[in-house]
Amino acid sequence: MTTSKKLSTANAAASPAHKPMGLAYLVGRLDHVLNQRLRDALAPAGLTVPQYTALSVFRAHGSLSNAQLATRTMISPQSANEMVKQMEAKEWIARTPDPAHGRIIQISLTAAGEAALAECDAKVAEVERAMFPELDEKGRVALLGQLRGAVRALSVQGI
Amino acid sequence: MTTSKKLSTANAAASPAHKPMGLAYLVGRLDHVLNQRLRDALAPAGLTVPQYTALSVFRAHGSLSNAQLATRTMISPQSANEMVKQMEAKEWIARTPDPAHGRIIQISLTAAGEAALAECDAKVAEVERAMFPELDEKGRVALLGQLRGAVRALSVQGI
DNA sequence: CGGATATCAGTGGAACTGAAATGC
DNA sequence: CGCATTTCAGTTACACTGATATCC
Repeated sequence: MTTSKKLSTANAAASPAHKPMGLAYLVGRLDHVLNQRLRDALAPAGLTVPQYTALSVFRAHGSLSNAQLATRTMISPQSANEMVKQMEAKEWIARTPDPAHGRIIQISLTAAGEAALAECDAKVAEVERAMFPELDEKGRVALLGQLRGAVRALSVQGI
Repeated sequence: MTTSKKLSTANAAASPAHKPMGLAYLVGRLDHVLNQRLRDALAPAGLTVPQYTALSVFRAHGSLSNAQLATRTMISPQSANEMVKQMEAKEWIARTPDPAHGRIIQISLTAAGEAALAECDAKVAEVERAMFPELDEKGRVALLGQLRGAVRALSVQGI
């Protein structure tokens, strides 16, 4: 319950025409609004947006070490570790030492973690529907592909 | 020069198939990577990403008060004010008291601000091209429209 | 030793809420 | 007075870098 404010489009009528703003600008803008919505949607379940993201990664990839999580989410190992500590405290993930390597600790979802994630999925899906109200399944898949391609393009080629 | 790190896709080959992740997830992910790129692209010019965003808003809308800037960018007036102070210190914007209202202070781009913005536009455009390497003009416009619609949808209907 | 991993510690940018002063 | 605007002050969430210990 952090962001449900007024923020009305009061004087939107004063500037009818769309000003030409770039893709980068719009993606940032969309993320900003989306984050506010997701925070509000996830707060009742006790998750933050980065936590939801990390849990989603574990669900998609199974067991990962902290270092792997860091490279997957493209944040520093220290930042990843901090999130891991939070999520372990909530018992959404379990850390088990790798049998083949004494230093590596494998991390994976617990049943409680999967349940929390499933609970949030519905709320997130609701936000997504609000986000693209007129998008049919075909367009949705196309947009997904474009976004995925963009993430890949930016992740890979710049070192 | 904050984020030019390794972050290689070392073990990407290990998981060939795309796991089904939602639109919200991907938008957040894209923004994360995009922000890193933009930060690196903008740093040489001395701008941060939020500053570039705010300057873009001023260019698109002309003169605005701090309160108007806050509602436009959907952040709190206090947060907006802090950014304004930074940008005034750099002389990218000028604050002139509103002649018709003693409390309101109108803010607008200076020539230096426009120059800084123009200098960054090229770099941002470069990141955008890297982001959507295979997107033609038609697809680009369509995507722009979708993103703009999404921002509107999330901004308006949730109050 | 060198490289990868985990983790303790400190730092910083960018948002937030609270509270106060000012002007219509 | 009520309401909007600005702005001072403190706080928080989330990332970062640096440094250190451990394991292969």
